[in-house]
Amino acid sequence: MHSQNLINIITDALPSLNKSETKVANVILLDPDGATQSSIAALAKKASVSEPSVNRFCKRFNASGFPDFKLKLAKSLVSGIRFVNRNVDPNDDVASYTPKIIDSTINTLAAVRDNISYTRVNQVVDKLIQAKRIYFFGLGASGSVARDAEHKFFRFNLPVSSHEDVLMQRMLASTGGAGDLFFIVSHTGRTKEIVEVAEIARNNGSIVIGLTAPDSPLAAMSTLAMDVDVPENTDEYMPMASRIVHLVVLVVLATGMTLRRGPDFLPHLEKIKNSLKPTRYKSDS
Amino acid sequence: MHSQNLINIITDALPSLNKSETKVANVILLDPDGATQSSIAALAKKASVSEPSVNRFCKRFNASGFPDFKLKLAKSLVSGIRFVNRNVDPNDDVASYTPKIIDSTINTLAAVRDNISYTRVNQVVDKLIQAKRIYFFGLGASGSVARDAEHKFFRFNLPVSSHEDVLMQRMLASTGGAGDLFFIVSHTGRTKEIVEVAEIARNNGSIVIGLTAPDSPLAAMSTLAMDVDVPENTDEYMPMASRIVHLVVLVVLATGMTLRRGPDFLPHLEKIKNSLKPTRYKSDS
DNA sequence: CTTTAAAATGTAGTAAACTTACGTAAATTA
DNA sequence: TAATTTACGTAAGTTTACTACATTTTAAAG
Repeated sequence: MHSQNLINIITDALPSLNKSETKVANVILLDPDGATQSSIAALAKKASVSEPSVNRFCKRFNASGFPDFKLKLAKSLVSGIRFVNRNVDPNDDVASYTPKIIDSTINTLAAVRDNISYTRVNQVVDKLIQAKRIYFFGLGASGSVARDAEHKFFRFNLPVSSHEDVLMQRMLASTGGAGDLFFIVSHTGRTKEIVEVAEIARNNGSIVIGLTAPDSPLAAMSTLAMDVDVPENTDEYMPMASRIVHLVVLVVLATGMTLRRGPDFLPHLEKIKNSLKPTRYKSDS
Repeated sequence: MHSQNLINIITDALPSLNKSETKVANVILLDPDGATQSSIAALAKKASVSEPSVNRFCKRFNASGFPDFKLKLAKSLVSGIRFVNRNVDPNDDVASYTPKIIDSTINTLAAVRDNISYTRVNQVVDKLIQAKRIYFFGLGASGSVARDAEHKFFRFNLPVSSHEDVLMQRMLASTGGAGDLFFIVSHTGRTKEIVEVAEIARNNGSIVIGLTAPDSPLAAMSTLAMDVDVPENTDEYMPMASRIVHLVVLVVLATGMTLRRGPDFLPHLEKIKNSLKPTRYKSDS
């Protein structure tokens, strides 16, 4: 599934284009930004086709004409959401793979922004606010996300801990009860161990929040699933962006909590910030 | 400080505009998207000014003319990177703060993409490839980044470990030597403890890579500083994006390493992936 | 309050850019 | 191979935007 980005649309349509349209497409794809700044005549010349061919090309892509097409193309080029969707290639050099990876991350985040359920965020914040105690669980890569969450949430003056060890998780889940919240991070939501932990926690009357994929066993097992749809990355070279998405979602949740706590809570945060000052070299600025 | 978003620039300049320019500005600000689709004549009429006035207005804002202005305006309207730069407000609700946070993260990543030094990435990958052993160090929030890095890099069939404990870090740094690489993560690069660890490691002949702020003590102490400039976030409510940036940079470095290893290395990665399968519930798809 | 200079705005003409209509060539199908 | 469709280009027409210049307005100085 490609984005509605005009450049991607053109790339996708490439095989179905006829000769002169292909020529035009190639010139545009080669230097999209340049294309937005040229006149129809200049572009036609570059592509070795006639001006009307360029015009027809534009109309083919749902533009009213060439200027309108340029406008839409310009929108596709805004820093932030670029080509991407091209996977990292074994022959890529730094200058190729670096922006590809970052762009791909950006695209994923943009998708999350457009799809995340505000209602759900609110509900989860509700639960977090009400919790007497929060445990963050994760295995493998999600373990470090859980760890990071602990760092974020301890600031709320709550008993918070994170655990990456299954046995520890099982024990804690089985000793928990009302007032305890188990926040379980898992990209796939299909790791047996972690789903079992979720089950144990729920059976003991704890709240379980799963930061995971929609429709996964973990989501089903959760009291409330903070589900985010992170497109599986099929590319061998491009590791999953899910960790980053999870981190950002946690920032969102933490912010939600801070706001709920109200302005009286800010001095407390300030105190924590200041407590670190003596450990640092002074900045020269 | 407003962004370079054209709409913001116009809003900011509003007080310094003269009569007809103000008229034009108002019409544009009222319906920017409509403005991108009108001709200079239509816009002039709407604003009750002459066409050259509109043209002069455009040039005042560093456009070469009206079409160029429309192009720039269109770019400002894209949903990819939005207004943002507006901080989270204490009165924000979910629907406000969620996109703000994600957009701000996206903006930060876009800035990193445009500023990161490819040469430096390459140099760091060189060092990583040559290392016989890699240690990832971090304190506090950077600890989970280090942890995450360990997860990424162990796949390279190298002795890799991560440590969040200062004493452990000091001991390892002092026992290290040639062939050892200490990869130290620190947002500020000014935490005394961690700079000292870096110093110890270097004095013992190890390679030190600092994933940190440019011109920081840690960067200075590093053999090679993988420095990224993450704008300090002054907003009380918006936590630092540096962790996310660091994670992405680590993905970039890991990708760089994978590519250097060449295609023969892919089966190894595949093996690791498959090793997790038995731990998961089967997907229904 | 008038005069003068400077700035702001508009008019009109011109050049450039874009689009349309139409005709020819190429490709496809029967 | 002829007929039909599709692709493409030419040339004319239309819109659009820009420039040079004229007029008005505003501000400053006498």
